[in-house]
Amino acid sequence: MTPVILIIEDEPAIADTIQYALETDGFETQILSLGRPVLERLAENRCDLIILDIGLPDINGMELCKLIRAQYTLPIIFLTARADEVDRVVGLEIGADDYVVKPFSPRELSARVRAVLRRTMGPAGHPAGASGFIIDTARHRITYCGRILDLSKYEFNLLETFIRRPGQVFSRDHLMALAWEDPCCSMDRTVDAHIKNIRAKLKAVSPDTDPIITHRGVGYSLKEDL
Amino acid sequence: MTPVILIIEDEPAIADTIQYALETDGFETQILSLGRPVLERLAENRCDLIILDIGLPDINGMELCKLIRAQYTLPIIFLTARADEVDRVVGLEIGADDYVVKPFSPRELSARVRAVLRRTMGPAGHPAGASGFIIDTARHRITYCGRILDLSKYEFNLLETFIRRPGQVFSRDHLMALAWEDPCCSMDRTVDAHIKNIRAKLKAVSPDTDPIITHRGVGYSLKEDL
DNA sequence: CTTTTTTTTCATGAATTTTTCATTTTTGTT
DNA sequence: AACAAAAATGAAAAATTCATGAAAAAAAAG
Repeated sequence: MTPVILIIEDEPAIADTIQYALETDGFETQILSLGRPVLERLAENRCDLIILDIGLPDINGMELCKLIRAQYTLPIIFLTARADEVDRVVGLEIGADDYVVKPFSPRELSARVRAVLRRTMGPAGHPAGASGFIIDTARHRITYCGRILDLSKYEFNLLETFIRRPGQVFSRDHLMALAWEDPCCSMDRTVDAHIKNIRAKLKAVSPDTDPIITHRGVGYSLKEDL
Repeated sequence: MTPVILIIEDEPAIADTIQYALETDGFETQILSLGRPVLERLAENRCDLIILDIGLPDINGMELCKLIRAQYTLPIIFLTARADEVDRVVGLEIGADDYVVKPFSPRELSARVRAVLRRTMGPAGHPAGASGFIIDTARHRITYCGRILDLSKYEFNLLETFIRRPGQVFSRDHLMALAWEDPCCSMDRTVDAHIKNIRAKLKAVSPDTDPIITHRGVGYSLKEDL
C-alpha cells in the first residue's frame, strides 16, 4: 500500500514542488493550503505522514501540531522559514519527527520522509521503487540502476511483487499465488527457474550485487536498501 | 532504563560537546574515536542509538553504517561536514534515521536524538518482546537483544513457538508437532540438537544468559520477563 | 504453419540443513 | 558418594534444498 503524504502549505509553488518530488519517488500526495481543515481531512481518509508549514495564514503550525497529536500518532515533519535554533528545538520538542528549514532541497525532503516512514511503518513504508528499482506502472516497465529491464510476463510479475515489499520473504507458493493469475498448482521449481532468469538480467546491469536473497527452506526476498 | 548513546567522532572537541549536551539531557553516552572498533563495542554492551561521523579517519561512515545495519536494527544519526544535497539524500537513503550537518547546535542534536528514540523505543524503554526477542514475521527474522539472528528453518520455527508463548513448557513431541509441517514421527533427540544450535547462536549474542530452560523429563520453555 | 519466445520440467552436483548416534556431562535420587 | 536416568555435546551420516544448464512443452508472433 503506497504511503499517503499530506502537504499543508499555503504557497502553491512550494506545495507543487514538494508534491512533484514525492510523487516521483512513488508516494501518493494531497495538498491542503489551510490548517483548519486538516482534522476533518484526517478523520475522512488515510494519511501516513504530514508535512506541515508553520507559517500558515489561518492557524499557528505549532498549535495545529498539538491538535493533531492530541488525536493521532502519525509522524509530522515541520517546514519553516525560521532557522532559529530555539524554534527548531521547540519544534522537535513539541513532537515533530523532523524539522526542515526553507529553502530546502525537494529531494532531501523526500529522503527524510522515507527515513521517518521507515521507522513508523516498517517495510510497508517503502513506496514502490526501492533497492534501485523503479516501477513505471503505466508503461509496464521496471528500471534497475537507471537501466530499463527487458522482462517476460512472469519475470515482471515476480519482480514487481518483490519490489512492492522489499525485505519481505515470500514462499514459492505465495509467489505463485501473487504473480500467477490462475492458481497454477504445479510447482516443480518453476519459481526457481524464473528467479534464475531475473538474476541473470540484473547481473547484466550490476555484476557484483545480487539483490535477491534466498532463504533456504523458506523462500526468497529482495534486499532492502542498507 | 536510561538510553545509551554511542558517539563515533574523531574530533575530541566535537565529541565532548555532544557528550555534554546528551548527558545534560539525561542520556548515558560513550565516545569512540575510530569506526572499526564499533562492532566489537556493540557486541559487548548495550547501545540504543549511534551518532556517526561520516568523515572518520579509518573507515567510511556509509560503509560502517551498512556493516552495523547488517547485524543490528538500532537507529543511526549521521553527523557530517558535507552539506551536499547528494550526500544527505544518500545518507538517509542508506538507512540513517537522521542526518545532521556541521556546524550544528548540540541542543538540536539532543532533541533529534529524543525524536528518533521516541519512535524507536516508544514512550519509554525497549520495544523488546519476551526476553529480548522480537519477531519480524514479514522479514522472517528474529532479533535478540537488538541483534539479528541467522537461523535455519527449524531453528526459526522452534524459537518462534517459544517466543509466542513465553514461560510455557513444551514437550519434544509437542514442539515437533508445532514446528514441523508434516508430523515427522522420528524423534531421536532431534529437538535437542536444534535447541543446542539455537543456544549456541543466542550465546554468541549474550554469553552469560541462557533464556531456554530445560525441564528434566518434560521438555523446554523460554524464560519469562520479570 | 513455421519460427521464435516464453514457460515449465527435469537431472545433476554442490552446499547446507537435518537427523542420527556415540560419548560425555549434568541432574536427581538413593 | 554412588548410581541411573536424562540431557548436552560433537561429529558423522543422511536428507534437503538450491543453482545451473538444458531439454520439452506451451504460447505467441510472424
